[in-house]
Amino acid sequence: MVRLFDTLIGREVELVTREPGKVAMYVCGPTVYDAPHLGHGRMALCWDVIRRYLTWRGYEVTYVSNVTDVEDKIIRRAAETGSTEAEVSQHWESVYFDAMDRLGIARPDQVPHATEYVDRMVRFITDLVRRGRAYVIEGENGGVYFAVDSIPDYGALVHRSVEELLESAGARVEVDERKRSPLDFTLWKAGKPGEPTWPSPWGPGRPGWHIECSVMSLDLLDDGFDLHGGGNDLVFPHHENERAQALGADRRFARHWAHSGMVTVGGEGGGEKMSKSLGNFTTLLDVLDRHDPRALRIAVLQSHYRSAMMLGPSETSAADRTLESMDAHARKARAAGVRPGAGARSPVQAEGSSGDHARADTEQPVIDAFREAMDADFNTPQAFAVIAGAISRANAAIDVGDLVAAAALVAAVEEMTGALGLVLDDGTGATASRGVPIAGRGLSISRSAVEVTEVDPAIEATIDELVADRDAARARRDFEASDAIREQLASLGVRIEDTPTGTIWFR
RNA sequence: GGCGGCGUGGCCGAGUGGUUCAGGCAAGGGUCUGCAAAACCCUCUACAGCGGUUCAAUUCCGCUCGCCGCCUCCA
Repeated sequence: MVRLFDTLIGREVELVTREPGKVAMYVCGPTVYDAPHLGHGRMALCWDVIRRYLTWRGYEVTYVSNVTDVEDKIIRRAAETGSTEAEVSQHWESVYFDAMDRLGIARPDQVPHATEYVDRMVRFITDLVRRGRAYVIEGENGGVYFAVDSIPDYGALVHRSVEELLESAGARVEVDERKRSPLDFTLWKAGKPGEPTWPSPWGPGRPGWHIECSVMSLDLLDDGFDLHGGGNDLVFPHHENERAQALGADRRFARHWAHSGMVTVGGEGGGEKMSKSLGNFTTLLDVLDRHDPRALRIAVLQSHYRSAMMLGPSETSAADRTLESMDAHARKARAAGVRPGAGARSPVQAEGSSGDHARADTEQPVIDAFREAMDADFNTPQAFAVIAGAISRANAAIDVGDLVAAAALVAAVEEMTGALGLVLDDGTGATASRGVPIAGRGLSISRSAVEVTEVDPAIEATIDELVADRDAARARRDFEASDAIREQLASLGVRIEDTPTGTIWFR
């Protein structure tokens, strides 16, 4: 039984889906006008992990995540750069997905774009007007507004009453006096010169921000879809308004709401939220150039998805080292001949119980602990601790030669890391940024994610030769020669680990 | 100003009314190794402060202090 913290209810609840065994989820995606930053990366990773875990857990998951490609900032950007809005949004969308691919984020099943849905938004707004849930303001900066008072529980998602919301309304933004309530928000904006517009019953204009998500999520996932997610800075007003619009159309909206925490930056005593407006962001691509993308996934897994997390150089480099030791485990397992899920290729296995038996004894409790942690509101830090413990025990088992126990643990580790979208590199060519198919579904991700490093056979052969030479030198105890070869290898970017079962080299 | 959240050992970060311990990173010691690397073992015994409830609180309640988020576009 999966439990998650439901923002609307305000506590952890059991995930109860519309159809047993299926999860239809919608996660608000980016507005594409600029380079994605670490915050976008963190949120995408959080939701990727949730999606993958639910899939691993046996759910058939439909994952929809939108791209907002009509918006003030895109328009401004286009004007600044002398390009079209479409050019701006297409460019930054491709940058965004490139970064997502490198992070090993599985592509959503559907990526609806606001511009593809304008007709349907117009119809939706027309319907809201007809139902008396929206009204038109004529004149300059006019448009169609949603009447917040027309639905019963506006504010439920932020857990505030309309009265409370009114108290602080206008505290930071000027309120248009023509609105019936200061809380009313735009569904349709009348077009201004030089802006992209679409025809509508209220004249040429463009949709407000919130309406796209209501329309697209209901269109693709239908009434009462299971889970609506996003960053917790979207709770109000964006998600509150999405909900209001759907309820205003007398549609059943999301059954569950969940929100991921922000990335913070800065010094002692807690940082501030990373955001474009504060100018304190680190571009995702910069970080990806400096770190193995898997390290970022590890850093994200080591904090809970709902918590704010600091993600600066010290956090990422700590994650680098964690990753390094996890990869070292994979190399060690390979060198010992332990193959995940295949038992151990060792005489130990022949004399005692079968590999399957060992797995039943050893692996299952680990998997159970992992599932228990993840079922409790996707407690990835705890799940990660289970993985770390299994790795330790597997390494120890290899050290003492208990390859049967090791095999079961190695298999468990692969199972768990796979469920979270993490692939360990055992030095055989799984590359740093290799994409991971979703557990249990074999869903392929975009081609560019599978950056298999091209290997030059000639260089590989040279390295193998050098390693063999070094082993020979060591065998005749000519350590001067062997150390010289090691340095030669180091200059090629190749590192060496001597194990009882032979020398491993890796980059 | 309103609403909400958080404060755990050198750092990051789970968790719990009472027993032995989260975990990661870092540090120190040890084992193994020609060395290196890796690994394993051990050590570093924390829960902001002040009250209260309780046989017992880091865990529940209250207050104080500090930090953060939302109330505007934001992942």
